[in-house]
Amino acid sequence: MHSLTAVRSEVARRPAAPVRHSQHGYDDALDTDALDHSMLMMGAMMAYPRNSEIFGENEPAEYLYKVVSGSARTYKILSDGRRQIGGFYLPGDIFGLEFADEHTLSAEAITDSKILVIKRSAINALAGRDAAIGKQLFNLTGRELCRVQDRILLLIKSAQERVASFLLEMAERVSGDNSIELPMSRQDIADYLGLTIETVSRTLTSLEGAAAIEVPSSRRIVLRNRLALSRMNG
Amino acid sequence: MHSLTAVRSEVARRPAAPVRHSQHGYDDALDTDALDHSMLMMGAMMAYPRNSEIFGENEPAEYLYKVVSGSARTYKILSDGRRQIGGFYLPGDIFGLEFADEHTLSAEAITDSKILVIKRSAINALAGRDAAIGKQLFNLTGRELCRVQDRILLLIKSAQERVASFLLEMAERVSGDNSIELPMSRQDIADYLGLTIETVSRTLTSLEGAAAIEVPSSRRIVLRNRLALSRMNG
DNA sequence: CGACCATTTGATATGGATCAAGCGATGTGG
DNA sequence: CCACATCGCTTGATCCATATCAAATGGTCG
Repeated sequence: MHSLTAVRSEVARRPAAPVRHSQHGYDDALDTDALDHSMLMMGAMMAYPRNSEIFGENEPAEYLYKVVSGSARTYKILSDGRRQIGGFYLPGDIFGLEFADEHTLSAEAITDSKILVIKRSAINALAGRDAAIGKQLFNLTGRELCRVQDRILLLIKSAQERVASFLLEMAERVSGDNSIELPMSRQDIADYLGLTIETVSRTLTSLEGAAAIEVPSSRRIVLRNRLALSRMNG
Repeated sequence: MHSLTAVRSEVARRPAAPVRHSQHGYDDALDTDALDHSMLMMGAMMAYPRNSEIFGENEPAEYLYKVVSGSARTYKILSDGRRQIGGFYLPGDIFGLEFADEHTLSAEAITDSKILVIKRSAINALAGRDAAIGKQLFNLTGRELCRVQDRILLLIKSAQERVASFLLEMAERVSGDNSIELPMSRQDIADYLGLTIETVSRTLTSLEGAAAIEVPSSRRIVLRNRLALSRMNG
């Protein structure tokens, strides 16, 4: 956490949350407003440059993080040098939830990002007084568990199915419509899906050939035929 | 839940837990005694014959289950007909924890099993009065999340690494020593590891050839060289 | 413009899937 | 008690999806 600029004043100037939970892509019934509000009140807004470390594996897990702008990834480096990405976090998403005292994954900013950082102890104290907050934390955890279970199902499927699922997931999270601006590189996607960068690239090319998507520039992808993509999901 | 025998009397007759949490294989500091005790007091002991359904996907998740004897598996059938096993549960293990109102996986007894079944509403009521129980539930969830994350790491590795990890995991859970009696079939193992039955079988044969294990009978496996197996874990 | 990095494309290798057959244990009916 | 069917597992042969190695292309920044 070097070379970071605390920009807490932004929070003070804008008491209305600039990012609403509805943007995080999960349209569950439960709202996180009480938690949102507390985080805004008590958190520090930090700026992380592209590719900078937010926390490292095995560091004490003292904080909870909420993406305000930009994007982050969590990951683990395996002993053979490969990198497995645990998840991508977009504006509105919360990450850094841990059950042990230490982080089991590292986290980095993918793009220049503003991230709200809150002490876990402060959140826990709040949860003790406000049951709604405890419930929201619990729900966040449950959602994380579902997300991870879904990824297990993904990892036993074909490359085409994995890439198609990824695109549909991102389209839902990043925007309502069919045009996606991906913050992450092909290597990030590959490490998330358990594929190589070449396979991801080839699969995108082939999906484009099948008129399921368009790739006007490497980071922008337009879904042309969602139904076809869904069918690939198995 | 047809053709099941409620054998609640066993609980009444044996107020001292017949299965201690230490048998569940996780040697974390936190104990689940308070939860154990409540489950024994309030749960019904049920007998499930081999391969019988314990609950089905999309059924309301009204109960929590604790294996007393035997073993269980959770699983999901994919649209292409393949089966993914979510987890194996051995004596002492708790399963059926859900965040939604419905189960997202189905569960079956692997062998004839005795399973303690407790209403979630009863547990939740208890958790409201006893913070220790709430904490234990939370920890169970966290442990489940870690377990699932570990499996993601497993699924991107080679067949040999997956099988080696599986054997080490089982050795730790099923017994302290090097001899494992597996309750599940090769097909179960394959569906757990995302491999085919042939690959699992061949891999075991090759590990035997490498003197890492012995396979005196198909369900019994002796770890001969744990270090070699660990090294395969990546 | 030239260096650099991300991405795509091409050629080849390979690990695991698939298809198919054999084997050993278990159980059943004659 | 044995012949035979069944089931779970292993072994063999072949195929294919994805990895690997290598090179070309394109976009960005000093």
